[in-house]
Amino acid sequence: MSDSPPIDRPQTPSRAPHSAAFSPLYQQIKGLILQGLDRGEWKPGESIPSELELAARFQVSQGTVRKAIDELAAENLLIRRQGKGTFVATHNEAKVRYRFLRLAPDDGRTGVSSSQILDCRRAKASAEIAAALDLRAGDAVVNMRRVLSFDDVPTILDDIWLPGSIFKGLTLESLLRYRGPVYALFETEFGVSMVRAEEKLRAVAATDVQAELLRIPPGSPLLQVERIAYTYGDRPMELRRGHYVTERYHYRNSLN
Amino acid sequence: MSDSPPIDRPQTPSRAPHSAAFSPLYQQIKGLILQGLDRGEWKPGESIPSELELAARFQVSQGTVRKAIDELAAENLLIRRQGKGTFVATHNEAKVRYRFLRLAPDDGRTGVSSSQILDCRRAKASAEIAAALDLRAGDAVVNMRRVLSFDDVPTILDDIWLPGSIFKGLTLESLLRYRGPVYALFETEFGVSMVRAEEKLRAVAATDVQAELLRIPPGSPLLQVERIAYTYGDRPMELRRGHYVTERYHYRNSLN
DNA sequence: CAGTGGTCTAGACCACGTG
DNA sequence: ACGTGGTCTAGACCACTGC
Repeated sequence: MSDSPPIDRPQTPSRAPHSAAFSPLYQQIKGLILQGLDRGEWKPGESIPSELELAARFQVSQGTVRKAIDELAAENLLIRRQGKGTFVATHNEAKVRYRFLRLAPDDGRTGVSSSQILDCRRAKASAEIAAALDLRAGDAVVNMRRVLSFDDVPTILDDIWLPGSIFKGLTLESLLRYRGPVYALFETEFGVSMVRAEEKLRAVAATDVQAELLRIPPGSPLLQVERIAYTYGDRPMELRRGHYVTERYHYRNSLN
Repeated sequence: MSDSPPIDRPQTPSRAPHSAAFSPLYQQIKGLILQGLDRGEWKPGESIPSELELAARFQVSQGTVRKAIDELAAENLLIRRQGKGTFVATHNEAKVRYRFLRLAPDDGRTGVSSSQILDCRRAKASAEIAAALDLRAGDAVVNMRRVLSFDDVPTILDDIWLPGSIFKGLTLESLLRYRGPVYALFETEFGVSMVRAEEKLRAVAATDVQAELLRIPPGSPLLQVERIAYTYGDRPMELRRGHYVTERYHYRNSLN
């Protein structure tokens, strides 16, 4: 990364005053760093160049780079570590393994969790799924189903859809072989970093199939969590419908 | 506000290096501004002094004040408006009226909403409620119940508990007279600003009473939302248990 | 035009992690 | 000792608002 291709920035600020397309310098720098992340110039877990290096490369002051990185760190795309550097966020570290999992036990104790893959197959996207993943109806998707257990109690039934063109090599066998969060697998095997997600929550009654898989009476209340997860550039990369048993666990959320 | 009591800050930085109680200057400034908000020195909706004024008062540079305000703005306690000033956040503005309401219609259309107060009485706190509100069991609380309807469809049944010592004058009559969000009422009538909240979500089956009030079949799935709302200084000021009908509405959430 | 927050710079010093 | 990010300052100029 020691090559320093200076960005195309004229001596006069690269914007016309009063222009509609006006954008502060640090936002432009933020965009350039984002592009680097998207291109995979720096992989999850790795460090990006130091602030001074980036400032030199982009021909701006350290303060401007800092403000760009500040925002990316606030969005959890980067992680600053004083004395060490700035690192690309990853789902591969113990500390942030449950970054997107909001289910917490009612009492404090945190038990062992395990995942059981029930199915993984290729299919054609329905209109609904295509819309969520920004595909066309009939496009290839990967469809998997699994059950997460906490303390050996089945608690979450997940149905997951992924764009087939990107997750080509994802098979039942590779999933069975893998231990750990699927988002970590997506990062290392497919170069897809999940960066942000939107969820829609509902209370529903368990169907017979759901009830059997979760070992609860049919019709029991379940928390349905529909998630669309995005990678860099707000590109949707996963649709997930989860059904949570909330007898001894709850979905926690903070409002500001 | 033109009096400028300079804060007690020695010429040498008010901290010993390597000290355990070390805190950056801007954090100290942030704390001082927070105290001002808590004391009611600036009321919700009003503007606080300009950055230069605060810098002069606290004997620090504008940049340091700016960083303190940046954080308070990121936490939604303050709102910056270029060219106008920095304002104390409020629940009284149309724009942020539903700051803490995460229920959204499945389709885009947003209908009229109305609130029906069912009850409001004084009571003694149970152990559970006392714990949530940082009170002692048996302490006075105000207990109210209401139904929120969207497009004339009953959708949310709320049970609310408030510390009785602070919400003394809150009666059924005053609630019936008032139009608008209760958090706005709390601000203007009781000087209590809700600043942050924690929620725990579950799926439950509707009890007979809930079913009747929400005009749904008994046993229907309901989204239970338990909220503790905090004012400045993380002091809990409200416990609320909501039951949401999620047939045509969903609880939306963003993960980063 | 004056006052506010927003951007950008340059430089000094501190705290942390590693060698 | 060195390099990293973290804090703090001072000053210039820009953009937005309201008089």
